[in-house]
Amino acid sequence: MDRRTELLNCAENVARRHGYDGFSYADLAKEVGIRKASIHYHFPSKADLAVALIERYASTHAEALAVIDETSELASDRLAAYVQGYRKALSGGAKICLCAAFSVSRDSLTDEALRELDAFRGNSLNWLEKTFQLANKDGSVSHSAEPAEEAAALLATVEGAQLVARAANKVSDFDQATKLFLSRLP
Amino acid sequence: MDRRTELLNCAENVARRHGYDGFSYADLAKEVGIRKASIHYHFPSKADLAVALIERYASTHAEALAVIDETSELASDRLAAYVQGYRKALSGGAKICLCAAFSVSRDSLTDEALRELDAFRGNSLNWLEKTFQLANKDGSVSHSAEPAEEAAALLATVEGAQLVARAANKVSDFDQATKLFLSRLP
DNA sequence: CCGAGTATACCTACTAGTAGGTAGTTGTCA
DNA sequence: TGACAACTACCTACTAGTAGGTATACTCGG
Repeated sequence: MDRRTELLNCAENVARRHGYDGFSYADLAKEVGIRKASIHYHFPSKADLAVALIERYASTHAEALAVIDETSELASDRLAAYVQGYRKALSGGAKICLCAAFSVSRDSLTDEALRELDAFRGNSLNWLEKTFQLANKDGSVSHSAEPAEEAAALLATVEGAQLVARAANKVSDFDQATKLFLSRLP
Repeated sequence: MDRRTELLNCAENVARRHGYDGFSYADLAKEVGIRKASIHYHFPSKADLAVALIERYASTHAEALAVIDETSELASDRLAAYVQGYRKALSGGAKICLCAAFSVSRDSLTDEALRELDAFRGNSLNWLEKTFQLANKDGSVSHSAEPAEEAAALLATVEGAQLVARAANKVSDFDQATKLFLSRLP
């Protein structure tokens, strides 16, 4: 693995645990095993790192959604996989979605980072809306309502479920919070 | 208003905007108009401030829930008021719930602060569960399911809705995310 | 004159970021 | 093929500024 990727992995990990204002170049340097100054070679400023982090996160996320679409036919299966993805990302209650972690530190981010964050959220909502439209056709989700509303509600629910589970450091809180939605699936 | 209260107000405001790791005694000092060192007279350490902040937040929240119970009879009216409370707390997309803001910085908090945070969340869930039990009796919430599941789901939804709205700095994103739930009320 | 509250003046540890330099690799051209 | 230039990836040593926190001195109302 090249150093840049290693740094991104490390930064994503620690950012999702402590938030944007909760990690420093010194933390990364210690973890990766190079000097703090050397990180500036790969990411001149922390703002550059933040942008790279969100960009990579967004593309990984988009790929994951594409894989779900390839793997599952039914809207219900796709949505179950979506929720399961957020559950797995929790890492036992230790990490939350990068998007959630960065949203709290919104005012520390540059405009570019905020744009990337916005794009990420937009893509998620588009996929969800598309999937709830499918649900209205294939009937796999019980009493499915307006796709755009369902999409926004589910995004909020999984992000909130992660936050609550992170607060308690317990995955079971995520499960409890998502149970109601999952009970609408067959 | 006494200085301690003034400091708590200021700290709550900035903590809900930037998170626990996103504000400093220097910020508070500047805002309140006393020197940084003088804040240590009121709150010897930042950990003490954090605990005081959560304690006050929890009791204010509990009072607000009691007022809702006094004001409204129907479960649906109570839940609508609950969601509206979180909407108002958003302050136009600038702030989130203190509990959400602190959850991200979980590892920076002391055990005492974490216990207080846990208690706060517990009280919220209790009230919601109790209210969903009422809903099952008075029938004011359509297809109401298991109260504990409904409670966890709604808490996650409003917290997630705040987070999403904060990311975009738009209250309308909160409204969109809570629309689905509110449509179950008369 | 006591003490609550604030101030000055400091501390150590850490923040992001910069300056200047150095091995080792890679590309290019006579 | 050898020589020289350029580049990559790191280093040590530093900057200015901020973090939370402390010791001690002042001030002013009861």
